[in-house]
Amino acid sequence: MIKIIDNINELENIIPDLESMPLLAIDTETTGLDPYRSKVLLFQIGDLEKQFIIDCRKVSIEPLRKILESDKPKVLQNAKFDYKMVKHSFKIEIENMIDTMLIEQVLMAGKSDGQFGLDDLAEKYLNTRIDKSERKSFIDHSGDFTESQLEYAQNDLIYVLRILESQVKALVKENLQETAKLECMAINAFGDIEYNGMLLDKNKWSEILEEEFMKKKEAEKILDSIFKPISELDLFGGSVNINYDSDEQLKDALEKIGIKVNDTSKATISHIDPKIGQAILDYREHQKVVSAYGKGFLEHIHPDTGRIHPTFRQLGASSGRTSCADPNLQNIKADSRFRSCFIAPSGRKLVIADYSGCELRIIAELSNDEVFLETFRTGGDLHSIVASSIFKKNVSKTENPELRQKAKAINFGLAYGMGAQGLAASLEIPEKEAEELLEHYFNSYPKVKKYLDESANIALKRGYSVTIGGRKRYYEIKDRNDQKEIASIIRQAKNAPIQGTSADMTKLALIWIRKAIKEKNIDAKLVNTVHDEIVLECDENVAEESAQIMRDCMIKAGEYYLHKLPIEVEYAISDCWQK
DNA sequence: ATCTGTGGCGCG
DNA sequence: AAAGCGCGCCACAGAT
Repeated sequence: MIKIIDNINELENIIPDLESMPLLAIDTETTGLDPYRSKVLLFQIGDLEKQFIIDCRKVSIEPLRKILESDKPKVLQNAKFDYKMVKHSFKIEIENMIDTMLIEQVLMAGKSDGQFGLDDLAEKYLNTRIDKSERKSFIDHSGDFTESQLEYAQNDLIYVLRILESQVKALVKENLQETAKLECMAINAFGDIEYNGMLLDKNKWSEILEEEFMKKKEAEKILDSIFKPISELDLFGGSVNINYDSDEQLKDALEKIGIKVNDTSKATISHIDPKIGQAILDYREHQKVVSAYGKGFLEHIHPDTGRIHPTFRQLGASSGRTSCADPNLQNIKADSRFRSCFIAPSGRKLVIADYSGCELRIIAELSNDEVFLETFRTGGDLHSIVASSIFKKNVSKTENPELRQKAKAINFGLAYGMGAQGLAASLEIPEKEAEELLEHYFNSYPKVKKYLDESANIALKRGYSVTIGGRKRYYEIKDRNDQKEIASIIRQAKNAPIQGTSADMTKLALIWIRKAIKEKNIDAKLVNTVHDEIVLECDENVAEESAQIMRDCMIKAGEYYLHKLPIEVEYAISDCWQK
């Protein structure tokens, strides 16, 4: 018979036991997944020898506050979930968490057979099959718990502890302890961001959507007039029955008016008859916005908070970047009309801070290219300098800006392993010309080329790439003779250390920003992050101070990884998500 | 009716 | 399968 703690005396009695344990496992059973609406039913805590189950319907875990907020390490599976639940229900922020799910993602980055559920990990590391069906039994549960429910709750603690033991050995073997530590320390920041959410000006958003809907209709009318001659009209005469969202139907329709295309991508469509092409692209643009930001998007506004609480996958990308969903706040149109709808409540401000030229600085650091390094050291404009040297003309943001734009495309394309064909397409120049440009580029910056090539070679040899912070991204090479596969991995491998180091930096900055605002007890909270950007919401009276904290933390985090050049952070204090 | 894969496109 | 890296979302189309 498993004992359940349901009064404050018993709870206080276990504290000495917990204090003597060097590592605690924690788990919760809740009525659902929404921290604002679901209740914590059970809170389990303990080590391999002793586990305690607390009935949170009968007793608050307040007496455990000191232990939970302390530096004592606590291991959980999918820690961010329990963190948010406990944060909301008990106003306690669990600190120094270790997450077996995140560690597994660190160990498996890039591998296709990664499985991250507790049941998967138990099978992999403990050779144990666990029945997760019991978990569902807690949804909307009331009354006494069954023996099997309690057993399930107790066992989870033992599983995570034993899984962690095995994982730590793997981390040491792969030299991934630092990355695992970074990820685990960042859990709280991502938990906070999700919990805090962002406020959206719903009325303004809806107005823009309405405008977009009208523009879509207008574009549709123009398309109808173009395709009317070849269209079968519907029975009641009038509307053209082509679905412009269907690439097949669009291709057929174009063929009937004498335009043959292999695909309907923007690149292809922009080269057909400009009047028709423009009409299609206009339609697409507005259709995209209406569908992406319409009803489905607004349904993400939480009924209790009135805010949008997305879900971050802290290791959503094999590079080490985070991804974001439901909704994705990392791909909101940069067009200020949309971002400016994300606002600070009255009396508050948003501080938006981002790393300037983050990835190019990382390339400079890793390649040791003197021009790149010197440009960043002296605060010059790398795109202009690159443009001047490969086009042999004076270029700045004002002089020959179109050449600067081209150089920018080259600079970024390069970091992704772009070839002449891709460059030709993106600059709309003949392939021959693109080849020459690339040659000029690499002649001017031989160390950049050398670095990128070496980066790819090492990855192919070892089977993984490494960031400056030691994060690994693995490659599964199926057939070393498959040129296409190898070429693809080469491009991934050129990019991985760059993108991954940038992710390392931003995550470290998030950790330090959260720590700083907490220690200084400033009325500020993290609300979003977009790869090289961090957004914070704060009381207007501490906006300037918060901005300085963000800037300092971001620069320090950058300098933690990059030693050969300065880090620059730009920030804005605003009423909305706009610089 | 629900699923999975694909094309297209939004962001960094 | 892959001629530019990393994501998520929508609509479509074909399958179940």
